Amino acid sequence: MNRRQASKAETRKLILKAARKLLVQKGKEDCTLKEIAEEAGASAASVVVHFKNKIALMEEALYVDIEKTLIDLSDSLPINAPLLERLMHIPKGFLRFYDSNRNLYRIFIKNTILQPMEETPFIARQSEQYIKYLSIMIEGEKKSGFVKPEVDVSIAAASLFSLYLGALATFFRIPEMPVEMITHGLTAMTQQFLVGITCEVL
Amino acid sequence: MNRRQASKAETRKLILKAARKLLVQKGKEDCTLKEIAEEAGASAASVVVHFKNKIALMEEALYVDIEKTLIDLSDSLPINAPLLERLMHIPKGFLRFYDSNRNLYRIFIKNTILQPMEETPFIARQSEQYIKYLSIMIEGEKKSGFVKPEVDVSIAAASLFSLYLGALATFFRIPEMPVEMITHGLTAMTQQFLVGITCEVL
DNA sequence: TGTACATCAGTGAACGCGCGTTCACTGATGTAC
DNA sequence: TGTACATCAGTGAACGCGCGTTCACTGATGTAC
Repeated sequence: MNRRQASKAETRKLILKAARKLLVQKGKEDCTLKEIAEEAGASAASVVVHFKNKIALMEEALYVDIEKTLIDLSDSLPINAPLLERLMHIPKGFLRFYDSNRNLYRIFIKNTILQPMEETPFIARQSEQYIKYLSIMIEGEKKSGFVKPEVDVSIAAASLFSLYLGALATFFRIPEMPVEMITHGLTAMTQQFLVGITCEVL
Repeated sequence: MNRRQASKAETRKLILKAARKLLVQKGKEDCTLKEIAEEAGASAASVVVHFKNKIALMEEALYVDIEKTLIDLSDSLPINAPLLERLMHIPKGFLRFYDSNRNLYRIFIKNTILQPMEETPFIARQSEQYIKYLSIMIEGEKKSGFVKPEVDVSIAAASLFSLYLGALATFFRIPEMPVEMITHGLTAMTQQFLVGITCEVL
């Protein structure tokens, strides 16, 4: 890396840092690109040179904390706990995390989770990681005989991810609902998914 | 209703009609409030008097078709088909419907499904209807002995709705994926949810 | 029923604001020889 | 190693655009008496 490239990367980092600070502090609507540039000690034109638009800047600025959350949660997974508890560990942690700044993360998720994938590479990679994580967990349970051998693991992982998305939607749509109530509901849904709702007489 | 109120309602209807036409034609970003006003034969200021903002106008303008879709699908439900087929009838129909203008409805859903509920009363009511619909279906299956009596119906309905949301997210996030592939995946998830993934030896 | 006033939907024009673009320029850094 | 030129990150200022707000106004309709 050149000195030139290094200084470019440095500016970029400063802008991201400033953006993270101001976004968390004031929310997306109440902080302008100009303010972010000022905080970073750069010009507004420079921000636009580095990031396609405000959303892209936001995605990258907030992604750091989100990735950190995922890593922390992966590391703290209670390996010997029952499957349901293990399945709930990450979503529970994320809901708690998003609860720390519910409105900001609502806007963040809203602008990423339904966007075409190539526009939000960071969140795409993260969802993928989480789904892979779920797959591995279920695959493991297959080996220990707790999960039926004929189960399609990728479908099961997608289902669990969907249940999490559903809980997330409720979480953001009803801002006054306590996070514990959401995780409680998600636990119930996950439990139902594990055992199924129909009688054996299929 | 007064003549005054009637004419107000008429203007409102004209604006909604114009908005629907232009939104479907050009998408949200490519049509301005001014254009919509012009098409409706009203002034831009008048649009703002009637609707809080562009999103609110969009919600109401597009809602008509969505409600119609739900009603049509409810009416055409194959009553005697197996549960899985009945459960898939409405989501399948909606995915097909959204596929007719994938980008427009992506933006529409993005701006409603994670918004605080009171800001999107129309879509809120519609989700509620669909969930109630699911509840009734499951409750019925309980009576006919196909669904376990101990199942919490509202949790099951929320789960099925979540699976649909998950499919919807994939549908919008991967614009090139054909709608049949999405419904196929959703069917697999729903099927798994019905039977469960764990062995009986709980 | 008529009059005099109040109400209110809609208008048109101006404005503020933030995002994003453009452009000519500076000055530091990199490169070819 | 030195020189002469090319490259490029960043600047500052101006601009276009669309959303949303504001305001004084018009003219039709409603209401009180």
